[in-house]
Amino acid sequence: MIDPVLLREQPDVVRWSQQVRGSSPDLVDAALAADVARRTALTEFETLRAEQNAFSKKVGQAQGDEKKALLAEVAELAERVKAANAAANDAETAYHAAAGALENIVLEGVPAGGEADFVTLREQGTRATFDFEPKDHLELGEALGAIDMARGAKVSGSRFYFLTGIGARLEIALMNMALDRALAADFIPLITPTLVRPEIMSGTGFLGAHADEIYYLPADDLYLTGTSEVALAGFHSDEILDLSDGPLRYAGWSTCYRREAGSSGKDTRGIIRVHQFNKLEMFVYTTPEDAEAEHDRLVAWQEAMLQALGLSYRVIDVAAGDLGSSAARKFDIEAWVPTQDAYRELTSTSNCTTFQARRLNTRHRADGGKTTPVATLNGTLATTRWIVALLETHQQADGSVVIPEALRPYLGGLDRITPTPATTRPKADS
RNA sequence: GGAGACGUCGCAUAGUUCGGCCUAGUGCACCACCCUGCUAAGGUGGAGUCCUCGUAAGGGGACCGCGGGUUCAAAUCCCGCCGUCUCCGCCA
Repeated sequence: MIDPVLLREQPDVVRWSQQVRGSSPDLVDAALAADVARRTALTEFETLRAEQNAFSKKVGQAQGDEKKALLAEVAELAERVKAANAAANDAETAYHAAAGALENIVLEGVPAGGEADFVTLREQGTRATFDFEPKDHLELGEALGAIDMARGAKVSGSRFYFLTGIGARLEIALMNMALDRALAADFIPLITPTLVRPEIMSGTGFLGAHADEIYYLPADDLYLTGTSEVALAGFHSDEILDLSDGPLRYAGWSTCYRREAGSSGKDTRGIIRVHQFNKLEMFVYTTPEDAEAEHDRLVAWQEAMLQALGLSYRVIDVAAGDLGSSAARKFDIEAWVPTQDAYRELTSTSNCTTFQARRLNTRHRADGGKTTPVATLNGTLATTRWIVALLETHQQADGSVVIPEALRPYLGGLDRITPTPATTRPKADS
């Protein structure tokens, strides 16, 4: 939900934002009209209600014939109040629908255009080169006894997998390393619910254009979350926060579920794009004034993590048309994946300014003591997918993989993982 | 899954029997001031959230878990939902 005052006073800014996103600027005029209609209806209802309240007071005090006369007089007024109330409610609903269709105001400097129009802010680290034919992450993962796609498919279908042995340990190590780094930066760790109510799912803006990406459990009217961002954003809904000691930072650990409905045929090999994975997500509540600086801090923590893991990456400023409806700006970090000869997204961090908080009614007290919506930001610190870049980047000619130093403490000091003979891998009896 | 109790302005409570003196009382905590004079006590006053009209001063409206209904009028009566607690049942 965008700021209604901004909509009213600077509709051109909203039009511009819709334009650079490639969305319809006509929605702005529809929302403006709905706003006027809503306030007109509201004023009418309130005037009638005030009249009725005054009358009711008199009725309460009156006796006998006088009371009867007043009752007769007020009956018709009551009908009009009821009608006006209904009209005001309808106008309110219509306004919410119209204003809700507007996406967050894009920040100045965000590149216009679609998916391909991102701007690369910087590239870090040298891309891994090999004097042998590098294997892709799945070939490596299978040889290492780390990934088992076949059994994943047998048990749950395509895009499901087992992490086995060192694969399972690798993921836990990554997540723990990320958590330790988050803790060092004073994030509060949270393990979040992964099933949420419809209001929370829609409040975070995930039931819009991407509704078919989301698993839904009709028997319980609950949604499976594709990121802990959903629960983390809902955590402080309907609350007034105290931000006087600085931002509130949370690190949410959860399993994430995604239908990947629109991506059939894409990334079908391995664990790049799967229905279920784990993620450590940073989520920040801060003041609107601090949001852009915090956004940069989130990227810095992400970059430090990738650097510690010895990965080569680039940071991109995602174009307006490729932003989610809640995001005002988004930076993705993409790691170099040697066998794909391409950068692949490992993290994403969005500045949602006050858009998400307005929907979820999360506020703080500004200096004057007035309550005002907070800004929310989110960003990835580790996910299962990182294993792809790790395995491919650090692979050796003999099929072993060197563990980056920063990760070793989380693997009992292990500095290298080596292919396991097929006989020691989990295998079927017959 | 069954039965029951409950949900009130930050916290704790009163109010719901019998709808209107509820503009929701009281205690604690909070803020300002006064008195006192020193890690205390007392006094006075003030405080919530949201929407809306207005340049402003200042009006108006909504909010007693949420949403409907009855009524001239709902914290109070009726219905649905959500949540909490207790007991029973069931249980990877």
